[in-house]
Amino acid sequence: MAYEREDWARRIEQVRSLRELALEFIRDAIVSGRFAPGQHLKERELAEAMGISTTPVKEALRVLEHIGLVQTVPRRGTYVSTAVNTSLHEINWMRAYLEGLAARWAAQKASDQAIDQLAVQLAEMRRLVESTDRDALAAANGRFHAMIRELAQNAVLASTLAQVAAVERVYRRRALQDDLEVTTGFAEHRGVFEAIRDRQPELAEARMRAHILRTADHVLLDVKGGPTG
Amino acid sequence: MAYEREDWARRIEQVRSLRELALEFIRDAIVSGRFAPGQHLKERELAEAMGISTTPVKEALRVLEHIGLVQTVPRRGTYVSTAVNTSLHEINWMRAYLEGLAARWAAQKASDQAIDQLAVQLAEMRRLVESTDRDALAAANGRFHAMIRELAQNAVLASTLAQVAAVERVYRRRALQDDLEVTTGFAEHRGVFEAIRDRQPELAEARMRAHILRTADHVLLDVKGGPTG
DNA sequence: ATATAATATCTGATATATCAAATGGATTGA
DNA sequence: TCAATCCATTTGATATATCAGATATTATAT
Repeated sequence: MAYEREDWARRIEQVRSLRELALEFIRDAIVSGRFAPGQHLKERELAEAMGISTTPVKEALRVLEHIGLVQTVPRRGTYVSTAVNTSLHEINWMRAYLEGLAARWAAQKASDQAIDQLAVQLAEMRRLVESTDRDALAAANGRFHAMIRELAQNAVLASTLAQVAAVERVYRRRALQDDLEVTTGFAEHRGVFEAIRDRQPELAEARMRAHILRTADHVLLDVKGGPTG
Repeated sequence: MAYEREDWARRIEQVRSLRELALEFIRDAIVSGRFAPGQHLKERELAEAMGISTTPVKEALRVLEHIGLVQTVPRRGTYVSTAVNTSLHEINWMRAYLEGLAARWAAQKASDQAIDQLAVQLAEMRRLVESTDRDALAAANGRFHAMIRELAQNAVLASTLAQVAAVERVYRRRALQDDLEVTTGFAEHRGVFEAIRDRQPELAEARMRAHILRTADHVLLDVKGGPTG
């Protein structure tokens, strides 16, 4: 039985249904700006573009609607949220609050062993800060956040944040073009880690929230300012 | 054009697609316990039970998966979250944080006119506290929270919270069986209102969060304790 | 020329059909 | 008796067909 569970978990990671592919395809197109705000997302068009039928497309659109990237008007269709950048901003505030909550719970619930693993991850991040491989650093940072989400031991929170994080992914790397951002970001990550290690839930929450909000301001200002990346 | 927008908004309220009906049907069945934790939700069975096809059922299940009430294993099917009560608890914490965020923004952004409307709503709630119509009070309370969500002027946050609130709805009325809860709840609502009126975002957020967390503790303890309602 | 009505086309919503994976049971062999 | 294997059935995943509402277009009347 325990074996089967492992098996499932693995399968969830591995098997990519057309529905998931459609979700990724549409979501990335919206976040990256390939699909313009207000654009009418026609089911048949999308399906044809991906070479699949409309059924998985419909399912993906429902999830995107729930995330808030698109709006559906009954009998009229689904449209890219008219203010995607506003939406992204809003989503990021939500992420800051929820990931702060995750940090709080992590500080309360994480085992000493798990905290050791987090320390290892932080050391890896410190190493990458010195290097020039910004993609690797972005991935390691993402992993750090994911580990904290897991430490919170909260399935609903984790899955919600996983979705939100996927939206942010495109932006995150852009932030790391800036050297100051790299060092500031690392210092903040270390601060969050220390609060979790020292079992200070309030502090961990506050630091995590502040970290995400500051990073978002940085990135979104960057985006508004023009094509910097 | 302005006319058309009104029209759309109205339609979103009025037109109930089979997809929405399916969502409500399944969600309420899970929250109320009619569908047991771990139960396999078979698409064809559900569709037949509702007298519709599987297409809208699939869409509803995807949304429920995103909310966190069900889990989907690829090629195996969709199951009611094994720990619905835990999930509800988690969802409520998320709701507390996000609705706190909404209160914060409301305190920052609401127009004086909107605050007057909120005051009217609060007066209506005070009136209902004195009466014995607990259903009406529950509805009025829900409206109060919804108004604050709207005042935050944040589409993504509003839609997320609307979904979350729907999950809570079934529980909320149960809370109001208790007289103490009625008066405590009203006092807390008034506190939130005053913070928003006085333009104190931090205070509004803290009060709203504390209010929701306290109510949830109350209700969920009640549920665990046995059939009190 | 403009407005209105009639019609054709498009598109979302839904239903049904098809395919393949997964499950359960029967059967066979040790 | 138990385990492994094969087959029938179930069921999720996907594709396609159908229906109805919405949009665009054309025709007609004023």
